Amino acid sequence: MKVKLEDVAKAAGVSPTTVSRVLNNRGYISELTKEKVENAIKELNYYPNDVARSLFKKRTNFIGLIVPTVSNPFFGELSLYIENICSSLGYKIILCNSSGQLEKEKAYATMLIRHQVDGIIVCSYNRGIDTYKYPKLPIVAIDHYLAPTVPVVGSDNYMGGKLAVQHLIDRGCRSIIHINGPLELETPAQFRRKAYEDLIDNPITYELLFGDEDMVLSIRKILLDRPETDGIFASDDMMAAACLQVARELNIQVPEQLKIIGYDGTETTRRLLPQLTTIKQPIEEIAKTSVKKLMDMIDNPECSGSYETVLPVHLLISETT
Amino acid sequence: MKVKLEDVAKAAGVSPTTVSRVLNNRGYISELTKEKVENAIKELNYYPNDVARSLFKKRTNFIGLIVPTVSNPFFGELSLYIENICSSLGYKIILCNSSGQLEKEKAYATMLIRHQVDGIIVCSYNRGIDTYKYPKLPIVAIDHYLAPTVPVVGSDNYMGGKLAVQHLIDRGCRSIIHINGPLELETPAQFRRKAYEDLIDNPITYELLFGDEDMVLSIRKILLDRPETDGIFASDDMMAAACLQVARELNIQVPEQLKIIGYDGTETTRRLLPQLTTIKQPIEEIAKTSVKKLMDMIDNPECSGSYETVLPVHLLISETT
DNA sequence: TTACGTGTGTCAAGCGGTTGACATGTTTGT
DNA sequence: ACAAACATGTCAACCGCTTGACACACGTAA
Repeated sequence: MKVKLEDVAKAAGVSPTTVSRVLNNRGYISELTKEKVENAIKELNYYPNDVARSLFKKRTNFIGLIVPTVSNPFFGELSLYIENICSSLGYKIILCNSSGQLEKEKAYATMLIRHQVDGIIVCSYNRGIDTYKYPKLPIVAIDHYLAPTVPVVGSDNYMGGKLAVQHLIDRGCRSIIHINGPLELETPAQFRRKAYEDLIDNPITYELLFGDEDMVLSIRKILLDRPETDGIFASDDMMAAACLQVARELNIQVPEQLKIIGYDGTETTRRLLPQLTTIKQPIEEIAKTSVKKLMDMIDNPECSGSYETVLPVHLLISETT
Repeated sequence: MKVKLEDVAKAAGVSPTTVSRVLNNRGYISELTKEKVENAIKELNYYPNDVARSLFKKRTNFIGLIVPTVSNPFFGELSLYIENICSSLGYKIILCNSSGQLEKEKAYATMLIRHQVDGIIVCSYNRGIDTYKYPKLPIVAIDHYLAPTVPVVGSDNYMGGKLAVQHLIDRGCRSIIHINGPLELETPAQFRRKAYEDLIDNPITYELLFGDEDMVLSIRKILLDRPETDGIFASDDMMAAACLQVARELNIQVPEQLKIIGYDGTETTRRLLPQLTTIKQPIEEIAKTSVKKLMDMIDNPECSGSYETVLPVHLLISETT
C-alpha cells in the first residue's frame, strides 16, 4: 500500500493535522516539528496524493490543451511554450490532439470537464461544441472564433496576408494565387485570404484537403493548369514546402519563374527550410498571452477581459521570393 | 455550485446508488430507470467528477509523457501517436517538456507521481532520477536506458548507423565525419556512433551543443577545418539540415562534393526537406510498442515483459547522397 | 495576575463518487 | 406455489487530504 499522510504522522510522532500544516504552511509550526515531519516524509518516500487534494480544494491545476496535432511544427511549438509557461505557474497540461475532427474534439472537451480542469486552451477548428458552454469554464481560443463569449488570441492575419501578397507584388509577380489549407473554417486565418483578395484584381484561391500525397498532387495539378502563375501565397509553411517540391519536379525555377511565400515561420521550418520566405507568427507571444488570459479568467471568474488580442507578425524574406 | 450525482438522483427520482449503477453499468437496472437517469443527466448537464472517481478507484487513467520538447518533429510525432493510442484506450496524457534538464525532469516525475498517474513514458535523457524508483510505478523508456529495471523501446540504432554509413561508402565517400547531437548520453543512439566507428578507419565524431545559430556556426567551422570531408552522417535530421545550409553558404555542391545523410525521417522533415537522404525511424511502431508495454505493466504489475524492444529502421534515399 | 501569542493535538465533517451488505419488492420459470 | 432472477432502495464505510472548532499546554508581556 502506498504511504499516506497518516503514516507520515505516525513516523514523525505528530498528528495528521500537523503534517498537513507543514505541507501547506498553515498555522503555527515550530522549526523542530517541521524538521521531524520533513524527515519522516523523506524516509518514507511520501508523495502527497494530489487527487485527494484536488477533490477537496475543487482545483486541479490542470489545463486542457486541444490542438489539431502536435506533430505540426506550429502547434508543436505553441504547445511547448504553453506547457512551459503553465508549468512555471504550477499548472499541468492535458494534451489533446483532435485531428480537426469534431467528434474527437467533443469527446476531449467532455473528458476535460470530467477531470475538472481549471481551464482549456483550444486551437482547433470546430464550432458548435456545446460542451464549451459549460458554466464558467474558463476557455481561451487561439486563432479561432469558438463562440461569442470565448476570448480569442491570435496574430494579425490580415496584416500577414497583406505583407505576403504585397511582397510578391513588390517582387514583380503578376499572377499570384493563394493556396488555403483545409483547416481554415471560421478562423481569423480567413483574414489572410481576405487580404489577398483585397490586394489582387482576379484572386484565385484554392482549398486543399488533408493528406500528404494529395497535397503535392493537387498543387502539381494547379501549377500545370495555370502555367502563368508566378507567385504563390501559401497559407502555411508546409504547403509552401509542397509548392517548392512541385516546382522542382516541374523544373520551374524558384524564385526566378515562380515566387513562393509561406506562413508561420516556426523554428523547425527555419531550420529545415531556411530558404523559404514566410510570415512569422509570434508563437511565444501567442502562448504567453493566451495563458495569461486564461489565468486571469481562472483567478477572476467575473472579468472577461478583452475579447480579442491581435499580435503583430513579421515578414521574413529569404530565397524563395 | 456544480451539479453532482446526488442532484441527478433527485431529479430522476431515484437513489444515488442507482445513478451510480447506471453510470457504471453495474447490477440490475431496468431500461426505464436507465432512461430516466440519462434524461436527468442531460437536462442537468451533469458531468461525473473523475477526480472523486479516481480517488476511490485508485486509478486515474493518466499517463505521464516526458519528452525533451514536443517542438522537435521527432518527439512531436511520437507524442501525437502516443496520445492518440492512449486516448483510444481511455487514457489521458500529461505532457512534460523537460528541455533535457535534469532538475526539470525530476520535478515533472514528482508531479506525475503526486497526481497518481498510472504510468509514465519517458523519452528524455537523464539518469539517476530516483523518483523513477517509486514502488511499482510502471515506466517505459524510449530510446534510453533509464535504469536496469525500466524496459526500453527503440529502433535499431546500430543498424541505422550502419545503413547510413554504408550508404555513404557505397556512394563513394572517402572522408566521412559523424556529427552527434548534445542529447546523446547513455542512449541507444550511441549505437549509431558505434556503427560509424566500426565501419570507418579513422572515425571523426563531433559533438554539438544546444542552440540554433551555434549549430550552424559549429558546422561551418568543421567544414572549413576539414575541407576534404565528402560525407556527413548527422545523427538527426535537424543537424543534417544545418549541414545542408552551411554547404550552400560555402558553395559546396551537394551531393556532388559532399553527401549528407540524416536520421529520424519524420513526416515533417519529409514534407519540408524531401531531398534529404535519411534513416527513417518507425515512430508509430515505437509509440504503439511502448504504449502496449506500459499497458501490460499497468494491467499486470508482476510481469515485466521483455526488457528491450528493438524495431527496424529504413534507409530513405533521396537527393543529398 | 491576566491576557495574548505560540505550538500542538483531537475530533469530525466534507470533497463527490463507489461499493458491499442487506432489505424489499416484482417478475419469471417450472 | 416457490425458488431464482430481476429491480431498486437505504445505509454506511471508504478513498486521502483539508479545515475549522476547540482544548490544552507554555511562554512572555502588560
